[in-house]
Amino acid sequence: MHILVRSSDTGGVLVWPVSDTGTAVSAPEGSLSDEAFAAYVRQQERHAPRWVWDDTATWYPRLLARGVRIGRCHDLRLAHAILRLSTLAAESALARADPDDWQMAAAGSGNPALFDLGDGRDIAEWFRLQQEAVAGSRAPGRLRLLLAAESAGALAAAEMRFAGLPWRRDVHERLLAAELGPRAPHGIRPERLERLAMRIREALGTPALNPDSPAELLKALTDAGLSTASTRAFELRRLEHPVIEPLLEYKKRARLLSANGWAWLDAWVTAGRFHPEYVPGGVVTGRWAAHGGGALQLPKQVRGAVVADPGWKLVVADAAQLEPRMLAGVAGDRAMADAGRGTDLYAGIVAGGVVETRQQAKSAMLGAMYGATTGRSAQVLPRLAAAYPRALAAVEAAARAGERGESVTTRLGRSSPRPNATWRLAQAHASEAQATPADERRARSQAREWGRFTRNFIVQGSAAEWALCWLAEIRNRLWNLDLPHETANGRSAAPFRARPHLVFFLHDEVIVHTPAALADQVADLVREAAGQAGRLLFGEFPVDFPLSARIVDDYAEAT
DNA sequence: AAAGAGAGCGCG
DNA sequence: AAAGCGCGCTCTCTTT
Repeated sequence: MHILVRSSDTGGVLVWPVSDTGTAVSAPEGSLSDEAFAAYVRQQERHAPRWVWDDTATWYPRLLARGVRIGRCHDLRLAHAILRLSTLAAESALARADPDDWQMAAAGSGNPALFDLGDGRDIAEWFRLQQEAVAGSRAPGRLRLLLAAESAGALAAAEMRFAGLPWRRDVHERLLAAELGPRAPHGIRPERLERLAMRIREALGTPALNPDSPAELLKALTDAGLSTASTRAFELRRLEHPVIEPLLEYKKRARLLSANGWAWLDAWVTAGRFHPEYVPGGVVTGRWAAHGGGALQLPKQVRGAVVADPGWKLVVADAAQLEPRMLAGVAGDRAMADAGRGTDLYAGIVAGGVVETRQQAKSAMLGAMYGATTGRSAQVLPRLAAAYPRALAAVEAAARAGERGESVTTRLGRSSPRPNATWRLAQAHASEAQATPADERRARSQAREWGRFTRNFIVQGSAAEWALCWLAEIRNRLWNLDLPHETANGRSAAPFRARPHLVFFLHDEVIVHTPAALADQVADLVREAAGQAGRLLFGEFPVDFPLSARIVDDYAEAT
């Protein structure tokens, strides 16, 4: 059973049950207040319906705030983005519709007028078209799984934002004081940082230098006789000069101050929790993005401030070498899957005699997935290609398709966007008679660039799908855990306060915050979920997805 | 005063 | 001369 949800013209909420194909089985209930809506949802959850709404990020927080957790949903906006592009559903009415028809819908927001598309089509029609696109596609099972996983991810994202990542302000502040000195007003350098700035100015003989200005700094370095094209730390490390050491120190600490300093703490941490906004589907490949607080870029430096509550633990798990394993699965490469069986995949490649060192195996694999053409990784690539021809053929085919301007598709059916008009024009122009060699060169370079994108897309995008399935499985299993002394009523009243729950997700890594007594059980469940995710994507094809799952008090311990 | 580009660096 | 993929955030500097 599906239950459609939308805003009414009067600002209330309309709900009405529909069949799986999108046909209404009863008339909408009268317009509900937020409170009544939450009560309705809580009551209907006993029948485990799938809630169908435009945008999980606008609907679900309103339920969570009232203590209501749901099991399943269908996020029309996220599904729309997938179905419009998927090559598997290219013949559907949805995919073939004029983009203008969907402009409003795709924009997404809580706007009640959103689905009044002007000619009688509304949210039910939108849902019906999506169901029809899936059912009539070349791989309904895969697309159905993808949409379910994408929507489950959106639920998990809202829940993680609601629950927040445990964050100890005092621990973070101690770290800042040690690295930077006492807190200074915004715009003033803290003491330890200013001292480093002074050492830099002295070493370069430039008393007025602002080391935060790349332009000034580059000029000062050049004037001091240092030859460098940029002020990037990576470049500076290769130079010999008294200024290098304090400069690198300065850069590291200045970064800490600006990205995760006191201002960050004030803005993002309240009541011992960091509440970032995750954006499911925010990356073309299907990975999540994040808004605010840089949730997906938390430096290792500050992870010690992520501390479990007293009596609780963090279960930190990440998938080992996810992307190359994904490639083995996507390509159906048995030899590569065998190399990764129950072990470090890169070590397995070495053990197979393909290359000599783990580092070689790793950079060759990354080179294959990213499209390296020069450097050390490109040198060992031929050996990889000889040992794992199917895997390498898969990424090569994806690259060639991209170079031709075609789209490529992940395991479950997310397709890459086509290159834009400028790109196409440049390609077309390059093959005309009056094209200059420069035109041809530029076109070729852009074609290769797009080819590197599509090459990586099938791997990164399929890995994102695995991760979504993993996350969804963890979410379900956590909710189904039988807790001692818990009544069904208590469970719904406080969705996460007393139960193990997800608090962080980072592409191939999750953190669960759990009562200490349940930590072992949670770690097992997280591992089982990984196995299940692998089976969902690849059936009986024997590719492993081993995890490192650690039970710790703080996040820094796990890395 | 605000918006945008570029540099740089954090994460996978 | 070109250069392995995908992001977000902050700062400086320029443009509007």
